[in-house]
Amino acid sequence: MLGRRDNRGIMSNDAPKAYSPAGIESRIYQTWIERGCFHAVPEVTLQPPHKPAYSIVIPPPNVTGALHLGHAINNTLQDILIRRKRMQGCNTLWMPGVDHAGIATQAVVERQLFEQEKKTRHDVGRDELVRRIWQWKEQYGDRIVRQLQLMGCSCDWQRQRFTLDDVCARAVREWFFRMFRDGLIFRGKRLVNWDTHLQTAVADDEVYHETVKGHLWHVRYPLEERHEGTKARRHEGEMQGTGTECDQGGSTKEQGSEERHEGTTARRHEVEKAGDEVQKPGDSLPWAAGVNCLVVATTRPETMLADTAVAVHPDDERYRHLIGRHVVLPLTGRTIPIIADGLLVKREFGTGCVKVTPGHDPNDYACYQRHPEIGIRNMMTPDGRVNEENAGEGGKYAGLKLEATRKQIVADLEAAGLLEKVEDYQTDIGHSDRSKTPIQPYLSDQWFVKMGDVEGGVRLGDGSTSSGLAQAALDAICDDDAHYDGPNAAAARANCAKVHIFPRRYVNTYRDWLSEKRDWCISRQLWWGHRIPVWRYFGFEHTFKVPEPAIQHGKILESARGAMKKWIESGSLCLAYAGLSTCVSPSQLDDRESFATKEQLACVKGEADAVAIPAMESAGYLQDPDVLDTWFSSALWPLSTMGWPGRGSDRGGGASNTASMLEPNLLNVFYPTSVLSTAREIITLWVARMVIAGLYNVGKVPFRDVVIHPVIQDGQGRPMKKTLGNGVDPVDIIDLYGADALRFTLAGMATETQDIRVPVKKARLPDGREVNTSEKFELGRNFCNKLWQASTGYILPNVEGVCTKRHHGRWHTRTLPNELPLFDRWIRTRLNACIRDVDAAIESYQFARAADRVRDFFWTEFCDWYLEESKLRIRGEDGHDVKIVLLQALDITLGLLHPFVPFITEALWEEIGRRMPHHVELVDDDAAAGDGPRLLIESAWPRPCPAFDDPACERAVEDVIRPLITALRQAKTDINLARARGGQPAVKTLPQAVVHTDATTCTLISENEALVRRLGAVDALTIGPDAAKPHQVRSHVEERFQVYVPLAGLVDLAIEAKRLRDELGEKQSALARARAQLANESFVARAAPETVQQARDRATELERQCRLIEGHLADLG
RNA sequence: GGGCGUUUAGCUCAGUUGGUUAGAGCGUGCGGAUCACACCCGCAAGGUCGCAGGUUCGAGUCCUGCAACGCCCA
Repeated sequence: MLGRRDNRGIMSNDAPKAYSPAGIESRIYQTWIERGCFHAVPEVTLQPPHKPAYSIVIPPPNVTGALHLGHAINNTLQDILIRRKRMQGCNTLWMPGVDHAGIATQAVVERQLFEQEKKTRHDVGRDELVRRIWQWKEQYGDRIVRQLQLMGCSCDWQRQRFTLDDVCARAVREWFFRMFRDGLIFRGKRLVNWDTHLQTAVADDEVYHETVKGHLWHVRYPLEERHEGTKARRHEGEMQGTGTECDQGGSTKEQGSEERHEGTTARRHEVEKAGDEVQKPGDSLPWAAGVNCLVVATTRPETMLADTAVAVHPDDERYRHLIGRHVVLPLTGRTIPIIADGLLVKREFGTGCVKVTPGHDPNDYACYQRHPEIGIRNMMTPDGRVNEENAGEGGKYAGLKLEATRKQIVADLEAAGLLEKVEDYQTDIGHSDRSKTPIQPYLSDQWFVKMGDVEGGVRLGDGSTSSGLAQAALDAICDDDAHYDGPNAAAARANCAKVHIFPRRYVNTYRDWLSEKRDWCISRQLWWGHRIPVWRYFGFEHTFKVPEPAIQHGKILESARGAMKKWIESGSLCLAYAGLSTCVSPSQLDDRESFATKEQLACVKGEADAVAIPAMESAGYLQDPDVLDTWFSSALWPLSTMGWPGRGSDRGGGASNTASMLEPNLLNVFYPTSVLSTAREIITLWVARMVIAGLYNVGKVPFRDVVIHPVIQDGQGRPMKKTLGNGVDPVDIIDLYGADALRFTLAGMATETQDIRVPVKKARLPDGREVNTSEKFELGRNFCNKLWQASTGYILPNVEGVCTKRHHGRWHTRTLPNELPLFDRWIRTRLNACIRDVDAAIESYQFARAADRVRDFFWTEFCDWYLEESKLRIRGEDGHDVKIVLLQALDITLGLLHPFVPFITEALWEEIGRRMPHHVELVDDDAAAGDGPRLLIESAWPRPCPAFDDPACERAVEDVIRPLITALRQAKTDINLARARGGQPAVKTLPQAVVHTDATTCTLISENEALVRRLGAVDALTIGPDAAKPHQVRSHVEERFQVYVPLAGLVDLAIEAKRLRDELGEKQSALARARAQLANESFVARAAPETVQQARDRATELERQCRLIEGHLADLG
């Protein structure tokens, strides 16, 4: 299924070359699938052996898309968590699936429709378009699945869900119905981001902003002549914006003296400013802002057709006297009030006067909410033209596109002498992410979920009550520090019913957003998605489906009332009258007049569809045309994928085929899920809403922990985007470097930072395609190669024939003597440390730390030191023990690495098993041991063995053996450097070295003399407490020993003298610092005693070393 | 405008509660075809920890201010 390349025999006789992941990966993945390794069944937890459950739901990728590096890192982390828990013996479920991604998917298919057939969605109709989108989904929808499989993701593919499939649809219907019943869903007018091309509202996150060059037009709005008694009446007339009121009241020329004074001041100010304005010929009276007109500055003059007020700052002395008066809106003849609004108006900006267009600007809309008396107007048709009602005097602008309207209006204003000036101005314009057209703020009917507090509270799924949905989600975050930090944090979280977010700072993001408790607009004017399950009665005149006489309708409606009463009583239908916050009870339905006259919203529960819907539709009810926001179904993802609401909800309604597919135990066992891993940009859109859905529907949060992974950017810190051409396709990286390299590199980048940069460069694939890649992935490739080489090139060939026995545990303790040689003990104590560090890192979601740690262990400690040391003994007397230890260390390392690099570790594990049929070290119980070789994926996660902790051994290797060898290597390098300068050939080995040390250390070094000579590249080694220092040596002073390398005949002594002087200088300055610190009375008095003692010890040791170096310098002459 | 984050070696990043001489990978320099590995091995150079104050015996780490960049929300 995944095969793309040839498979070369792993251990073929040709000389070992670099690790080639091709072939191996597809074969291994096939094996896992065939063995059912990824499939989880709830019964494994419910029945013996009662494995604890561990579950993750995948953040469903957009079905239209291809995976990018962001998905790659996210899914790598999830697979790491899942694979480790699986090895730890958990019943693990990683639930996969994809998202129908409403507008994105519809846009793709619409574009294709237009490109191929030159048709719009209106040409083919709703049903046909939806059919085509399904067709498209069937064709391309599994591309993401294939990509995830190439990456090695161990998802339970038998349980894939799609947010638009029947199981998810049941959940959507159920949630909607419950919230509708509880009065949490309502319909209302709101200003939305309108895409005039796609003719739908789009969410804020689907809008991108672009700075464009525009203009700031300064437009004169003539002040209305002052009339008596204008104020009160005027506002009433404005509400519906008929714009007909021209007050006939008597004029009032005389004002209070105070107001007049202010007016004079303002006038003088403005007249001076306007002094050099060119007046239109024929104007008898010069325009003067604040006197006979107000000048408003606007970037969108065409929206003036829908102005309902002009706002000034309440403290602005230029205009204060005009508050409450009116201006005549040019080109319309309407009269609109001058209001004071300190939030909307910035005095310094423009003229300090702002036209208020609540129907077409979010800020103005907010102003309208503060001043509802000014009214609100909509001047736009859904396709972005001026409507009839607001087309200006004489309907002049009706049907014009907004862009054309702007030109025309500017021209008309200019002709009327009302355009004071035009400035160049840069402005931020929102564009629809999907159609790339400018977004129009647009007033329309939308469906909402009430997020704020409601009277009487909201009843949650567990029977408890919260003041509101947002509040419930706010209260669901855990604040206990002990659950985030410290060794017991993971255990503490396991028993916590709240949500923990990692890194913890993202709790702020979550809270800040939820605290606003803004209602959630859930309707989209799209055809692809879950249709809103509400039917509305459209009244006789709209009931085009039943074109019979009114009397007939009365009968039909009356029979509908009877049927609906029955359905309401059985709980399969909820009816709300528009404007009321609660649904009507069956008895309220007896009020025939209300039923017949009020706008009805009827929500039907899913299983009643077969009966209720045909009946209602024949009675003149129509389903709302809108579909639900994609996030509405995404919010249910942890529930819907587990089959919620389960079979129980199907009682009393129509039959559901889906119900028989449901496993009731899935939800019981795997919900709440253990972890959610996602990107920070959807903490609010998705994470918060999942918490709400979980609490409201079942009373439990959907996940215990949330992990926010960093965002991958290119080398310049820009997000990876198709339009920038800087995106990296994970499949290309797999082709170039292998899936393990991709995963290991990404895991190594998953720190707690918020962004990570991946410098992008071009590369050519074997098939000739040029793709984006990054050198960073060489880290993973190199590591995999190292692992491969060490295993197949050294360990495996050398353990041929080693006798392994089946035994308890994974440590082979019975086959080894109690007292192993130094390096065997050392690698095992280091292995313990590595296991502990990796465990702690993963438990706290520090993936990069875990990956770095295990790499450092394997490469530096295991390969560079233990492997090299083992070469000296592997063919000797204790060779068998060495082989066992090598195998054990490899076992453990493969286990630790498996979650990160599953393919190569499984392949190596298989190799070990092939050579040693009894290789069962990672099987940790006797029962399982009988099954013969198993897969690494199902083997036990390594555990530290306390018996192998050996601090003394670590000190011996790390303070003596390794520094000694390093010192000898440095000496050789320095000597050869000097010889090269003098034109002398390099020496391969040092002829001789002398180590002066105490008796204990002497024994230690003597026991490892062969190692020191080999890795230190020295022919002869003299060791002892009494070892005499030869003349003319290079000397190296360490805490526990000194090394002398005779230089006679090798190199000029002056070089060594200089090196020693430099070293002495450094040590002396370090000593001076230590002494200064100790001389500071405050330090000695206030610092921790251990810190002071450390400083004392340091000073003493430095003094000793300085004396020794001085002596050595003297010896050099 | 509000919130969050980042700023440490040429590059990409670690640095856990303040405490010796701040680490890694890549890159660079030098040496090396040694029988696991040149996707390698050995050695080395390279950092006034963004800037300015402050707290402290002691600050990359804590506090304040500033700057640059980025993200989110308005």
